[in-house]
Amino acid sequence: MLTAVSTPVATRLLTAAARLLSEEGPAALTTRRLAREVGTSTMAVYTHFGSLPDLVRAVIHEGFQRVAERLRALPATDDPVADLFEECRVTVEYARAEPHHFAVMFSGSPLAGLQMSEDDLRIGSYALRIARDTVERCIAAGRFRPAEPWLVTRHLWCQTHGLIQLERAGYFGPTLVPPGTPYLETYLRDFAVGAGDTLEAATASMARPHPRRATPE
Amino acid sequence: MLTAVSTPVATRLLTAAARLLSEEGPAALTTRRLAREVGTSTMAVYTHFGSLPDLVRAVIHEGFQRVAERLRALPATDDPVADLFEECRVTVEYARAEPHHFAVMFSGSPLAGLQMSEDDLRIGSYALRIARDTVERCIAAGRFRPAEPWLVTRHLWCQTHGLIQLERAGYFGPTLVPPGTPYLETYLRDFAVGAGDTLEAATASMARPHPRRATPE
DNA sequence: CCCACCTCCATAACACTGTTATGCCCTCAT
DNA sequence: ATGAGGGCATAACAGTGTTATGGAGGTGGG
Repeated sequence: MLTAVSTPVATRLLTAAARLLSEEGPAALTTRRLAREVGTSTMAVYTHFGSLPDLVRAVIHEGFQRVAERLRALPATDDPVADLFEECRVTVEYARAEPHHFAVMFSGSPLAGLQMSEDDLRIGSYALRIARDTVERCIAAGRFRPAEPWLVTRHLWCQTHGLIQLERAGYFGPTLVPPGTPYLETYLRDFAVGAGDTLEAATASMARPHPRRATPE
Repeated sequence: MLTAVSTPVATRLLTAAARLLSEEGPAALTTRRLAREVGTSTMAVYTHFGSLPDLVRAVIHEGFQRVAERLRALPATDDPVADLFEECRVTVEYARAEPHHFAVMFSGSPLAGLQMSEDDLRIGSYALRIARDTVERCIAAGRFRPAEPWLVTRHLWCQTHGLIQLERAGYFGPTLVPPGTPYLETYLRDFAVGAGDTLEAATASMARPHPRRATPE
């Protein structure tokens, strides 16, 4: 039983699961709770999804799609480095807004015994294609030194996910990091410098006045 | 009920928990399984630790200590950048050797409802002090541009944890990344460049023949 | 020496979990 | 109208964390 479920009960289960995950965390994702929320019985989960982990998998796929949509909605300007910064900011903002969602999407930690398949991984890294294209533009523009774009993109991905994870765990809390520290901006700028950009150009791209994103909806 | 438990049953519980976590993953960490493993009843968990999450917390603290020990065992050479690289490599190697352990230590994902306290976070970031000192040496040596050492250290921490997490989730598997790609080395080198080092110096520090670590045991 | 006490744990229960077998109901096609 | 089948309600099973209870076993005081 994969995805592509569209009967009304199945979609209601999906939205209820997303809401519960978002509002009360993974502990609220139980079959009985879902059934009560939707007004059905636990069997609905099994007829429509096969198991609870499979339902969670569907929720995850939806999350991937949502992030990819937000990234696709960003306009490409003539400053690819600034565009790359903006893409990272959007990702981090999504992760901060939906911490549980994001945690389940990427934790790899077996919530309810779920583990990602090869296909899941491919879907999960699909949003990376967008960043990869931007990285390629950075290289073509001479801002980044010539390199394999995927390799550079994955480096940024590591940095972004590490930041999100450590933020969520609390390691950037106010008692550990002085409040107001623009660490995300610093790390993005330094990443660009590490990829080949000059400190001045990277700083300028960071300070660039709002390459405001086209609102998705 | 905090840590500092030393009665024989408690330590046997701890070692059994660490072994189960290491060998069979977090799903094996149940009170009944632990009791069976140690030859006692589930009540032992509660008299000695208070709850299962508290036992897991103790396991986590032990993991933190072990990583810090390995880092402290590294000798300081006259190339602080190479030393920093080595510290990262040791951390990544530990994470690869004990993936479940590391995942629980930093996932922040509420395994069995555990969530880190302020003290836990302080303990967790204690190993960072070692890296921070090395970063300071990099700045003092003129390899890194002047900056707040903690800020730079946390950047490296983000990058390292993101890589570990995505590796564990499978995003660096052979079907996604060409096998043999030295991505960790590339990312460390680019990080140094982003922190102010020159590409040539960073490459040289990376290629430096084994600043072999003093074996801890 | 004996008795009180007190810590540690074995037993059993409670409320929960995911999952499955069974069977009913309702719909839809023939 | 009647058979067929999908979708779900009910109830059960095996497992979970946790707690109350009570019984051993050692320890200290009289």
